[in-house]
Amino acid sequence: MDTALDGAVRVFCERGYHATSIGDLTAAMRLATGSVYKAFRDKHAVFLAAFERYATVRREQTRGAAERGANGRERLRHVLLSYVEHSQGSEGRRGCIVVGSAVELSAVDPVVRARVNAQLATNENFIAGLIREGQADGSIPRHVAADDTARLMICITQGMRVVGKARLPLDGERLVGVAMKLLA
Amino acid sequence: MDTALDGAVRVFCERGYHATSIGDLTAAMRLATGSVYKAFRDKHAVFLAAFERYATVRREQTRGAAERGANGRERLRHVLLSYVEHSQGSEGRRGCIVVGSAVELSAVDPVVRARVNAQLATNENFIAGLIREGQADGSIPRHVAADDTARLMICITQGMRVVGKARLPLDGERLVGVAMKLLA
DNA sequence: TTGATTAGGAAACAATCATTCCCTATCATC
DNA sequence: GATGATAGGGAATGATTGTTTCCTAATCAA
Repeated sequence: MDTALDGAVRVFCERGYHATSIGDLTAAMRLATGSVYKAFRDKHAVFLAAFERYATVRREQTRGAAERGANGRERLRHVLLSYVEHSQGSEGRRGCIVVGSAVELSAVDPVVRARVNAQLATNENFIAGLIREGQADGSIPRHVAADDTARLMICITQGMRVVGKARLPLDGERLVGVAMKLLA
Repeated sequence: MDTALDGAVRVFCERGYHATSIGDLTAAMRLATGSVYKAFRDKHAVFLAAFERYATVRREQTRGAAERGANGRERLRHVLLSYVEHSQGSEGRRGCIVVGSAVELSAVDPVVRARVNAQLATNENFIAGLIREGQADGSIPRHVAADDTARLMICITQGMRVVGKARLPLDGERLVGVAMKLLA
C-alpha cells in the first residue's frame, strides 16, 4: 500500500491535483481503476493519503538532516542544506506536494488548507526549536528573534521549492551561507 | 480588453490553470464563450495573456515601491515590504500567477516555464541591481554577495506568496527587519 | 439609408473526466 | 474438494470539459 501511495505522491507532486487524472493515478500506483476506488473513497481521499505519506517521509528526512549537526546552529544549517538539495535536480523538478497544495487548493479546499497550515506550523516550530537550542548551547546569539526568524526561514524553504520547480539552479553552500547571516 | 484580462488574471490567480473552466473565465471577463475564442486562440492563449498582464502590473508596483527609498538599502527594504503586503490579505489569498504557474505548469509546459524563468530572472536582476546601487551609495557593505543574496531574496519573496496563499499571517516590519540582516 | 464587416452570444460537439458496476481470480475455511 | 468471501481488474456511465459553429446585433463607411 505504501509503495502504491509513493506512486501517487510522485504524480501528484509533478502535475498537481487537477492535472492528475485517475488514469495517471492507476498507472503510477500500478492499480486498476476499481482497485483504487476500493481502497479510497474518491480522488480527493487518495490525495489526502498521498499528502500524509509525503509529509511523513519528508519529516523523517528533515529530522535526519538535523541530527548531522553538533549544535543548534549546525543542525539548522544542515536542515537548510537538506532543503536546497531536495529542491534541486529531479526531485526539485518533481516538486513539493505541500507547496503544490498551498498554491493550487488551499484557496478553495478547507480540508487541504488545514493540512497545509498544520505542516507549515510543524516545520516552523521545528526550526524555532533549533534556534532556541542553539541559543541554549551558545552557538546562536540570544538577541536573535526565534519566531520571526523561523517564519522567514519557512518562506525561504517554500520559496526554494518554487524556484527549484522552475528549474533555476541553486548552490547549496552559497545560498545557505548567505541565509546563516540571519542567525548573526 | 485590459479590464477583461484583469478578470482572467483574478480567476487564474485564485484557482490556477486547470481548475479554471471556460465558464469561470467568461464570468470573470464578462465575455461570452464565442467572444473569448474570437479574441484568443484557446484557453492556453488566454492564460499566457493574463500572465503577461499580471507581470506588467506587478512590475510597475514593485518599481513604484522601490522609488519610495532614498538609497539602495532603503529601496530594497521597500521592495521587500511591498512583497509582504501583496502576499497578505485578500490579494495574498488570491495568489500570484507566477508562483502558480511555476508550481502547476512549469513541469509539463515549456512555454509557461520559459515565461516563469524570465520573470524570476527579471526580479532577481532588479534586486541584485538595488544591492549594487546600495553598495555604490554606501548604504550596503561591499562584502555582500549581490548575486547570491538576490537569489535568496527571490526564494523569500516566492515563499511569502506560498505561505500568504495558505493564509498564514505575515508581519511586514518584523519579517523584513529580520531579512535586512542579509545586507549586513 | 444602405451594405459590409465585426463583435457578441448561445447552443451543439467531441473528448475526457471521475465514478460505478460487474466480472474474475485467489485464498482460507469447512 | 466445495464454498464463501475478498481483492483486483476493466468496461460502461453520466457529467463536465474545451472547442466549434451558427446566428444575431451593432458599428462604421459610403
